[in-house]
Amino acid sequence: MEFRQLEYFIAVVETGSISAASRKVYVAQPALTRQMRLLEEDVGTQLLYRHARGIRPTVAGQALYSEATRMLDERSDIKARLLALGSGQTGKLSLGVTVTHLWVPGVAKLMGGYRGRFPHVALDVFPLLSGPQLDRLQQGTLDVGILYLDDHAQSDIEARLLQHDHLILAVPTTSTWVQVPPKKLAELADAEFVWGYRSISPVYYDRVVAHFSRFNFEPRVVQYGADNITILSMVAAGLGLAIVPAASRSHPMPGIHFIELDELTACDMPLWLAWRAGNVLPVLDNFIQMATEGF
Amino acid sequence: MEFRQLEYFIAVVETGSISAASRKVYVAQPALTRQMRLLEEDVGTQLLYRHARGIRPTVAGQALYSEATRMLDERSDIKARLLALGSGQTGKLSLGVTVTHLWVPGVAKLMGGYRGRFPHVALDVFPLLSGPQLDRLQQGTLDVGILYLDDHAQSDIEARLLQHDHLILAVPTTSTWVQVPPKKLAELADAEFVWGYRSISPVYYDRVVAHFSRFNFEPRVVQYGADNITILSMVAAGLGLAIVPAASRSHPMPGIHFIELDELTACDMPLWLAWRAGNVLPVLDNFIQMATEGF
DNA sequence: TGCTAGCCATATCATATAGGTATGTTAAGT
DNA sequence: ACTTAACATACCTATATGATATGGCTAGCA
Repeated sequence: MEFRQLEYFIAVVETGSISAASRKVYVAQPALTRQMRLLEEDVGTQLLYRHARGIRPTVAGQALYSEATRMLDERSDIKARLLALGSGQTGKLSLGVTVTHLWVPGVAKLMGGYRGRFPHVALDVFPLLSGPQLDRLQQGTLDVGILYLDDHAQSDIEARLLQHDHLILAVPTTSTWVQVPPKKLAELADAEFVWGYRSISPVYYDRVVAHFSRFNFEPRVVQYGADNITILSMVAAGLGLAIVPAASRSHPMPGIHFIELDELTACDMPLWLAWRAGNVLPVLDNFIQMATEGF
Repeated sequence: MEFRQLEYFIAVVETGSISAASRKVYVAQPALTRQMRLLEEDVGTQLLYRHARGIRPTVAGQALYSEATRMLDERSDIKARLLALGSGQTGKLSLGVTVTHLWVPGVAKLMGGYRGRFPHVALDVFPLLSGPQLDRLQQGTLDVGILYLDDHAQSDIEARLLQHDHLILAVPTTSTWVQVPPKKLAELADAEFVWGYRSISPVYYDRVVAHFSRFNFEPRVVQYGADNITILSMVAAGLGLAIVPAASRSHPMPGIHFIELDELTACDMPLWLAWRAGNVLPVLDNFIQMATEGF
């Protein structure tokens, strides 16, 4: 039982004659006669009554007719589905994003744009810090991540630069720094800081500390916070100052005033799109291409 | 997308390599390589990642793998179902039987035997008199009937003799005829009879009346009944005598005594198995063959 | 009753498709 | 660097499919 035979069989049953079917499918009548005989031999049962006026399907033939149309329809469906999967029109894509950057215009635009362009792809967004993202990328739980990378020379991870970020000083709106903004980090030597744990995002932490050491600056930490939002909340509450990614400006927070410092702006914080090397998901390709075009 | 390609594809995915699959399906590796390429060209999407250690299916390939196994399973199912239909193991058969003969041992044995031998065939039994059976056979509502035929020379009906029946006299057990059974029809000239309407079963009626006329006998009818059971019930109630098919003996009825008369036994009432000419249902073939063997 | 048209079946040839053999290329493991 | 085992390519053979010509059958018609 071959698909070709099923196509011919359907034409034969629908036209009620092998000759008529041969004209319909543009195949010579003897060829159809033979294919029908082969089909019957294959299934081991007579499918057609032949008479001088044409053919009539047997009960088995009637059963095969409906099954055959279904099978051929299914074949088309499968082909369409495979095409959609292969071109990344359908499927699923799990994306990790650092919480800090979820609301950054560029990132939000990328996610929104992708959803709009590929509405049938299930896009799962996981708010994760850079470290966990890397782990999950390597173990395959995550398809792609938006994160900080210390050096993207890691063999099993491919990455593309998304955008550059830098640092910025966050002070409570009630702070005196609002009126008299500092020009140098040195002026903040005695200020009280809210800070993050190194263990939570070592990549970020190490990069920032390395930058500070160039200016012999070490913040006096009076309070630790688990993530950026928490830290900023505490700043707003007046617990201290914080040095955070400039992207934090994207989600305005009452009680916070941001101050640019040249020495902080100088700290380049590149944001990367990263995925497992050799991971050639079509949905991922489209996402990467969109990220490349959009920036 | 051909079934052969799907079979090969499944082997390739399951073994994780084209070479291993080629050993499994006994086809040379280059042939498989080509079929896989043709399959990918046909669906328009890459299905396999090839590397030096073997292959790995793409997401589209994984999707096709499950669909392919399903399709091949379905193909086997269909073939099995067609075989069952073609050999009369499954399907449906509508059978008409005259009410009088539903409980006749030969007929009951035929129906029971068929059900036992072909349990998956839906056997629909319709209690119908001979005339309606013929109508339904011709219009295709009925596949086969057990009935009386006036002459089976009807071109569009084929028939096979099932068994011979004859007539018998039914009298109430309270009747004086029980003690002094009649020998000739002539003795019953003054007796009161329960009889059937001609319109209900003309074939039967005409045959019986024709037989009686040879003996110049005409029953004195005092009561009419719609069917055999009704007639016998009225006999049991003492309303009169009746002349019925000898098959009526099969279902014993209280209050009825049967008397054989040579002149009634002489009336041959052949019971036929009849079906539409050229109606070549496998389930019907089996039924006919069983009827032929069983008698 | 013979004729004709239109159907299916058969025989034979041509062509397209699938399979086989030999060999090349690549990447992982020693 | 060598070996191994995988996939790819080139080329040939075998098989399967389709086309053409033709014959036989049957329903409809004169």
